[in-house]
Amino acid sequence: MLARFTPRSRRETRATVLENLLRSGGAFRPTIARETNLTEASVSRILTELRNENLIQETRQSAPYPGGPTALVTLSNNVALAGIELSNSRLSFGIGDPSGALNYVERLPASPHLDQGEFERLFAESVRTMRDWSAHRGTVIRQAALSIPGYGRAAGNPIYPWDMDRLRNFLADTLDGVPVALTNSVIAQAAFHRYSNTTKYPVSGDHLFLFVGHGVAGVIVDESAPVDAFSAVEIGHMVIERDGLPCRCGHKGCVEAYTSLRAIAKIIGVADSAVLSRGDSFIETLVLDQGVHDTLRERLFTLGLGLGNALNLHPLSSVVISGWPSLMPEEDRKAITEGLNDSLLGGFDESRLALSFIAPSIGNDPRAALYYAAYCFVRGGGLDAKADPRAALEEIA
Amino acid sequence: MLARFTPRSRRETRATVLENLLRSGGAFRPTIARETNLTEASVSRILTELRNENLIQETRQSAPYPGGPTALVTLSNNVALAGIELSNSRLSFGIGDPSGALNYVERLPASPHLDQGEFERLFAESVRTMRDWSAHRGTVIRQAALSIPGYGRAAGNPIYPWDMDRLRNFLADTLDGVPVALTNSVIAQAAFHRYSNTTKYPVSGDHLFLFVGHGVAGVIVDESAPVDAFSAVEIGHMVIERDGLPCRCGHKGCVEAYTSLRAIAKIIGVADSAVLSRGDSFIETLVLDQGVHDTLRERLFTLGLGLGNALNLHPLSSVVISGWPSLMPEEDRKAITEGLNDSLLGGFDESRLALSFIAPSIGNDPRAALYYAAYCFVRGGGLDAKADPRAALEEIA
DNA sequence: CACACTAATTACACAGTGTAAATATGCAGG
DNA sequence: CCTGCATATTTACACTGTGTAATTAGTGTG
Repeated sequence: MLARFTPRSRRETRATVLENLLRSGGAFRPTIARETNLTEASVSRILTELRNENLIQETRQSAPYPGGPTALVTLSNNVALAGIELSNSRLSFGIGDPSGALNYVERLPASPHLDQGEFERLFAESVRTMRDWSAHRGTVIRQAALSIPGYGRAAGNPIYPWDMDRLRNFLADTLDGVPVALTNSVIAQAAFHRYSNTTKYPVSGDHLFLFVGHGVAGVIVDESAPVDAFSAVEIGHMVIERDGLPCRCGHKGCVEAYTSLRAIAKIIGVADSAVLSRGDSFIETLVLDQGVHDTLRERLFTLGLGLGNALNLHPLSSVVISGWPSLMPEEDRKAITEGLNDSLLGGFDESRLALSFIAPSIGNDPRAALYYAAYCFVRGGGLDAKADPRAALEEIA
Repeated sequence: MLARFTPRSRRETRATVLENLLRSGGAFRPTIARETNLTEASVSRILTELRNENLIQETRQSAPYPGGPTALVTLSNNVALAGIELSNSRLSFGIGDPSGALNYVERLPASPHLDQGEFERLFAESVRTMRDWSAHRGTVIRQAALSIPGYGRAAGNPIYPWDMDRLRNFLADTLDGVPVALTNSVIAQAAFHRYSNTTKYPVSGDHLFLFVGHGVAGVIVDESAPVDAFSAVEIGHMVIERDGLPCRCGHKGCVEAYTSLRAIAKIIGVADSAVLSRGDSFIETLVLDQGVHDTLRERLFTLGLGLGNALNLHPLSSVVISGWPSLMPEEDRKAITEGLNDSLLGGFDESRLALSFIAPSIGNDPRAALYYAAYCFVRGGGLDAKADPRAALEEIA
């Protein structure tokens, strides 16, 4: 972040500035220049351009120090974005803006066994309603994003075994004209935590965002790139115990088989959905017998073991964990570090690895997809998707 | 590889062209332009520049087709490079050129328990001799590289637990003026296989180079970048069996504990070094009883299991394996795919994952380090290391 | 109200590229 | 040996995007 990256395409520079604004939620020019490694001159040029396109707003603020800056730059909330989330239990649609505000929401129940045809019917109808709503208000949706659990795996999606080309074509047709990004739910989650200002994000710099829910998935957040990059990493199906518990993927001994919400729910004896919906205190509200408690710790240990293996392959110095483990008492979470200690090369060392926990977000759908849409919009420099062929190359699986 | 990357720094463009030449071992201009995504005009400008600096040579060749190109461009063998390799058994020094030719070699026995002081003594003396040799001939070493097993781990090097800052300073002092790159032996191995023209490298495109020797290490070769990037990946210490065999790292059940040369040598009942030195037919020359044979297959299965886990985390569609498994009969190597089938999400599928084997190189030291030096020289655009501050950012761990 | 201090804009020079026109080169056929 | 074809190679020019530094603008303090 020290050196100056001299000539880039305008799109890239715009993306850098826009992304900085998305992340900060609003900033003064000198700060932008510092964080993006651009000169104030460049920032000025870019902002002028963006202002003319109504992508940013400047609100007067009294200067924070003598001679200080006077206008706070924020992303314009005139930019309409659509977020759509498919989860195990529902399909949600929302329209909002880069600040994360949701101005329109529709949520439909959806079966976890939704087939592609049913999905298309549900989707098409809701999109019609959604677009009517936006047409009425005269807003043009600049970017849409759809998040789907398990999306993007090379081997195909084991949860929704759909034809992805058909899906992409369907989306392009249905949302005609509106650029759509398809992504994995975990990536959307990561974007949510990273860009929503409600939660203070506990780290900066490259890190792993680990989400333990129905699946166990990681997202590597690469902040050294000019624009943040999120890439999904398959952790849940790492085989950690030969001939271990059977997993829904068909293998045995996967991390997911031990630590997924489903596995945990079974141990505690409640329904999957109940675990998270009880919020912070799901554990406290249960009268746990010692056996259950020990088993949960054991599962956290397993998670740590898998995480350590993952970190051996992807050396990163900080990890943010979200999902049910974040709801566990701190004392129990230590089992994760014990597991880490047994697999991370050199053992667990607090000074080399920062672990933090962040509460999972419940009932916020489709905010995660909305933030992901904002990220995509910003990543493209706020320009039309097709304008630069390079964009295609940067697409993240 | 389709889009054109517009403005880059001159250094980067030079690096791209030079690296292309290193990889191809010589090419015609139209080919270079195509492969580097540069216009012929740019290639022409860059080559003119490089020719003036004596970094490349053009040899007349009859055109391969009417009106075809007439000059084959190669890296100049006037560029002197030094490769230095530290291995379990010896320390070798060499001077050569980008074609891989070694003009000077010195090899000294070295203990696997070499301490840092002893290393420095040995090193300093040999470097003196080496530099005398080059001074006599009036050659100036443009880039040196030193490869060390286990180098670059965040947790420190378990094999040579040295002070790395001290080592870096020592090298800078001893080789004063000559830029030195320090790297892991596996990365040097990967560079060797990739750039030496003797072996036909079996893949193109991003892939994993897996080396199974004293350790089990992977190198991700990223060819989508303008200049190839090699990054080491720790596979050997993935815990694959809870409470499994003890590993030298202190943990239990690491892949290395099952599949390293040491582990295999013990099973077969020969010395570590004997396994590889017998070359291609080390297995055939042994009268294996069924038990030994089964155990070896079992170990290959374990390797496959670990590799599958690694590929879940780093999705890549081809893997090149080198080391003792490459010497095994094809029939036995299938155990690797069986292991892969049990851990790779979606199972092993020939159409999604290409596995290839490449014989380990024996007694070639310090050629691997020499190729790595060539890579570093080329990566820097053939310019002095300090000229562009950005180079520091691109340093690979 | 002037001053001190920093922000924001803008003119200019520079690096690096692609396009396209101009020039060079080799081969085949007479 | 010469001609013409087919492509390679070089070069002039225009364009993009940047940093530097000079200029202009804005704010709080005494």
